[in-house]
Amino acid sequence: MDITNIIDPLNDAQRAAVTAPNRAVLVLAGAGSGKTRVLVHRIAWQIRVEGVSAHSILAVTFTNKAAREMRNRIEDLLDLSTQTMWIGTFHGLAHRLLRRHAKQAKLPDTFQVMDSSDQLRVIKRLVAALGLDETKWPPKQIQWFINAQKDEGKRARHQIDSGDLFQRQMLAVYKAYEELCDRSGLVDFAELLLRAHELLRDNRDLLAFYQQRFLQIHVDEFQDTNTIQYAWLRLLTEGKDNLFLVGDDDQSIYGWRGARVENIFNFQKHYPNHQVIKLEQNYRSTGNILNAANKVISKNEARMGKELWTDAGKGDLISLYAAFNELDEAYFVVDRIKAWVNEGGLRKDAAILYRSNAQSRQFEEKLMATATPYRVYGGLRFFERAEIKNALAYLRLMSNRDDDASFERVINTPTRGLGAKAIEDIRLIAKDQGISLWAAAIALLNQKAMSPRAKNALVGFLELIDRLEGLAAELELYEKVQLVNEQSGLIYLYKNEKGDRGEEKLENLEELVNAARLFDAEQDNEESLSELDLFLSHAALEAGDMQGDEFEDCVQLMTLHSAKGLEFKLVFLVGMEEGLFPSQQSSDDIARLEEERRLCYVGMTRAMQQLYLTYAESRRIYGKENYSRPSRFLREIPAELIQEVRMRAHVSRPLAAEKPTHSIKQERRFNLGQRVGHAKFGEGVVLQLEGEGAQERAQINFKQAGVKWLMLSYAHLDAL
DNA sequence: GATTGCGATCTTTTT
DNA sequence: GATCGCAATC
Repeated sequence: MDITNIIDPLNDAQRAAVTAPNRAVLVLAGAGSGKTRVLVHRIAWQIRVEGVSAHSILAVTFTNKAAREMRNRIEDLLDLSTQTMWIGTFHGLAHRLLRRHAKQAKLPDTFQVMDSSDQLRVIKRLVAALGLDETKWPPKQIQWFINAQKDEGKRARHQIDSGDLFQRQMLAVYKAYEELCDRSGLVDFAELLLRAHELLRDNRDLLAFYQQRFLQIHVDEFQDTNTIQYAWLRLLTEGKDNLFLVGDDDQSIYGWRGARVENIFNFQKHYPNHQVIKLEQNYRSTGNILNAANKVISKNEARMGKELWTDAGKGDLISLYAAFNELDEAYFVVDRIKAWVNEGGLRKDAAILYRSNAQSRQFEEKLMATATPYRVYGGLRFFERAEIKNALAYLRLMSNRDDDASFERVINTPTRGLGAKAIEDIRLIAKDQGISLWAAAIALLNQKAMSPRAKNALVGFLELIDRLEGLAAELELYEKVQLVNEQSGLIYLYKNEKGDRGEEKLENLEELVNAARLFDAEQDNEESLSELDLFLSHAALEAGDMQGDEFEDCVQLMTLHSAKGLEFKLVFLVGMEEGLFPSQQSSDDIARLEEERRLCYVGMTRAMQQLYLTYAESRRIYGKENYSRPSRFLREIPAELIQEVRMRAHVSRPLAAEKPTHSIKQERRFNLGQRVGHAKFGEGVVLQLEGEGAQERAQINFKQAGVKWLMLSYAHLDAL
């Protein structure tokens, strides 16, 4: 058998991991050391050499993207379909288990997955129903509490009453929340994991079945697992040693959302027969970048200890730029990107990494002003958009009338005359009788004299859902979506929305039909579930990766967190100031500070060739001028690895840099009240002017298109 | 039922 | 500073 393609591309440490004897293995894989490769080749090794059936492979990742990549790479390497392997996210696999064994998991067949914004809405409503003051009991905090409990495997009933008023109240909401979810057939993300764990724990026969099926279990990014995820892995590997874990304690940056690096240590206790293999050769960055990153991370106390090295040479020094303020910082970065591009670099090889999303704006403005294409990661994704969630809510109701979250969402969207009063009445009945809102609405119609108007509206709504279900029965999935879009009145609603937001929403609804058309139920459908239910779960579990412009040559802007796992030739780590990075909230707690430091380490190790660090002496934060000291992380980098940059012609004083030499008034091409023409929007009148030079913007009241702000450097306006 | 205005809030994010 | 959610208003 030819296994050269599995073994040959590996270095010694990688090969040791891939070919390790069949027992528990922990691979500590430094940044850029080829951890995905090891995982993929390990699976290939097991199949080709150990004779493990593909059917017996389980591989868990944290993101859908990582799962997809793993599938693709295994298929490429082995020329073998991964169809029969269980490869997915913890949540995706848990979902699959629950679908297969809904009964035993005590869930209705049509249960649906709530995303976090659904969850927050439900909690908000609950807080109101319980008569709690939202300012005293912030729903966000309650949501956080509930999820934290679930991540630790705790139900409301497991808690002992400590007499603490705060805790008692939190538990009361938790309990009410559990009841509502059970009644509605709704499952949040944390619940997927918790329930999947309980399912296996409480059904020994089922557990035995899966223990026998999954002969090899692989986990990516193990340092990010939380308590319940690890417990789930332990159940599946009970009495066996068939775990292959890959992770990096130095890249644990999700402690704040429940990830437990300690799982790495616990693993070593729980699987005494294990083997640890370190991957320390880095194939990504230059020697200087690695040395600097090593030095920074070495300041952390809590770590296993690892030192990256490369045989690729030292490369350039790390550049440090002290900006006058945040505008100057942006100016500098964009200037450097321009130079990079002029020298033949690609924009998409350049990334601007920041600690918090709010920092992206200056960079966006400067990039826009220089007409440099860019792409910002983060923000709303496709399936999270309001119009999409509305359409999905109709579909969910069609599948499951008891889905209260969806019921509430669309009972009056589009408005059909069912206001706060009617909804309040329905809620009251639901609460009294412990039934779903749908059932309560029917009860309300039967028992109480309502105003004829409200009654009509309510009957209309209930009948609409029933009718939609009937009409959809024989249709293809995408036709069902189309049907809902039209008959629900959503299309009509957005068509009449003023401004250009409505048009975008219509396009998104259209895109949803398209997504349904392309949806491939095959891959998930070992279970004989309705295609609609699968599509709806898919929408919740995979909120949709970013927009389609992925292949365009754009400068990449993202937070340090979202940069994990990526690499760029040219990296700017911006906003290196005390209070920002490390963030203020982390600076008084050593554990959190160390997590910030790991974040810094992650950021630095994204860079392949050139790394720029910048900070601003003054920065506007929340509208107020702040003067901060440079980040302590900068001092942790040996001085000999850093070169300080001064801008040449450009003086860092913003007044000199920003203002053109000529007066603003003379430059104005348009005046207030002037009539102008636009190729797309037609004729309009200038209402306001602001900014200057490339940034000049005008607010224009168009006869047809309404009031808009336009960048004059982009919009070609004609004076009329 | 839509529009306006006011105050509170303001890491990080995937599922 | 900007957004968002909620309440008062037309």
